[in-house]
Amino acid sequence: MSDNPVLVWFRRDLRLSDNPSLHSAIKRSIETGTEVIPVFIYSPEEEGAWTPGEASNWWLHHSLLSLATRIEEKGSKLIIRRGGAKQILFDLVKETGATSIFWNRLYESEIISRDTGIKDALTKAGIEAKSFNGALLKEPWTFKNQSGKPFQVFTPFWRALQKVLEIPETLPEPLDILHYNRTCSSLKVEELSLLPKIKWDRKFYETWKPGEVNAQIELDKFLSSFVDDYGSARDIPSVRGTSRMSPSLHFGEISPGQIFSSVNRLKINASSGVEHYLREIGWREFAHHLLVHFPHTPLEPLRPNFKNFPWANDPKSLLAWQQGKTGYPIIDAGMRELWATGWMHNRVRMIVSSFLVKDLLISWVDGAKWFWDTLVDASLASNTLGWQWSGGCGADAAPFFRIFNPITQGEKFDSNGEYVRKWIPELSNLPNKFIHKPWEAPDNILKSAGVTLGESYPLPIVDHSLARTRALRAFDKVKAAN
DNA sequence: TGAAATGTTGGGGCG
DNA sequence: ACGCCCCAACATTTC
Repeated sequence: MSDNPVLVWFRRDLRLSDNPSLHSAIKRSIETGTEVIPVFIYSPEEEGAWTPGEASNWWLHHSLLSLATRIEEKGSKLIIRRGGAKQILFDLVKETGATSIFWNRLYESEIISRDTGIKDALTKAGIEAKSFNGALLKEPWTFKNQSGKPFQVFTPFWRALQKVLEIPETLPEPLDILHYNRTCSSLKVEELSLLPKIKWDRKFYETWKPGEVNAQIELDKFLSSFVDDYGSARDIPSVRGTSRMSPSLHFGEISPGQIFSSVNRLKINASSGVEHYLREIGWREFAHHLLVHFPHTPLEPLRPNFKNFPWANDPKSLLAWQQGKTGYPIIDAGMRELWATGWMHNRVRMIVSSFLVKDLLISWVDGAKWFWDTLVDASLASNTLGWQWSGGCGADAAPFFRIFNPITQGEKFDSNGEYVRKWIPELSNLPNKFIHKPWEAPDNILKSAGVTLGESYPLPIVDHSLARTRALRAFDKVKAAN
């Protein structure tokens, strides 16, 4: 009476609740008594040029452990394998007699073509292959602007999305998962070697709690206490003012639909804080919209005239930026937070990226690659959008001449220097007046704060005022080519 | 989801 | 009292 098993192929949807592919499989299981086999395949080489970095892999490791445990609590077992996805899926079909494979869609071009190929091959082989939307409020091809083209400006995109969006009914997590009883070999999570060989990840453990259950707890905490002040607190990096949900969203420990419905469930009055926050979820949607419609943008500027931009080849400055040794405290604090925790506050991301692109004239692509390697929330869609925004070469981007002043940004958003002191302890005894510009401090103040510029903390690697003028001159070449 | 340069206004010191 | 200048404060423009 029972049908052949159905495989649920987990990818970046590492949750049991509101998971459409899992939910469909469970539904079938309840109706026909068929077994459900949850599978995770580790195949980083199939992600094209954008192989996940070590910080991202750290998160994946712990998220997989959490998912595996949750699946065991439901009476089943997560099968983990490593290698080419297509081959492994066909192997599993052969081993288990499965006749259906369900998964949730991803949006990177290499992965889209891989998955399309897999779907075709499975269908040709008589296997039912079904994919679902498990990561977005509205998928990029389901709506367009009035002239029938993809959106390139956020505000009309967001308006249109909200218009077509019905607040999603989230799907419940399964009560149990009917276990596949015969043996089916699986790697242990540890055997994927996702954790760093050198133990630089100590701070990650104090900072993050990966996994679906923790994601829900963190979201509830944010929505019930922090979100009211989100509008202003989100700009202060020393304050816990943002949701910090980006890694959980990236790995699908939580869905954007769950965030929307949590807002409803907690009956949060439509304060400006909530509006601002949901708008950020909108930016995540916008990023996916752009990535799907303009798949070349991870490496190429959306605005073609920026191909002529005279970027500097300056490995020394790039290294100083990466290591947080530029001599500008707000920049260095951000870069050190990134290195230590795999994350950087969004306001500071904007400041450091403006500095790389405009003060150092280093290509936004180099910045994107560094963030890709070091962020736990590295997402091709969001990373690309953010860097093209900063580079002035993307959709709805900051105009190139909008050049952040690292001193005034620091004084504005870290006025008491708390963020800088946390990440640059060697400056912690400087008075507020000089915390964002130590080179202006008189010798006696530097001395009593124990700071020796050029030794204990670097002198600025560029003069911002000169760098600003230089950037505007460089931009002239793009304008001329326009 | 900037910053700097330039322009305008108005109060107050001063001859 | 008046015009003149200075300059802070704010507004607008430009990059």
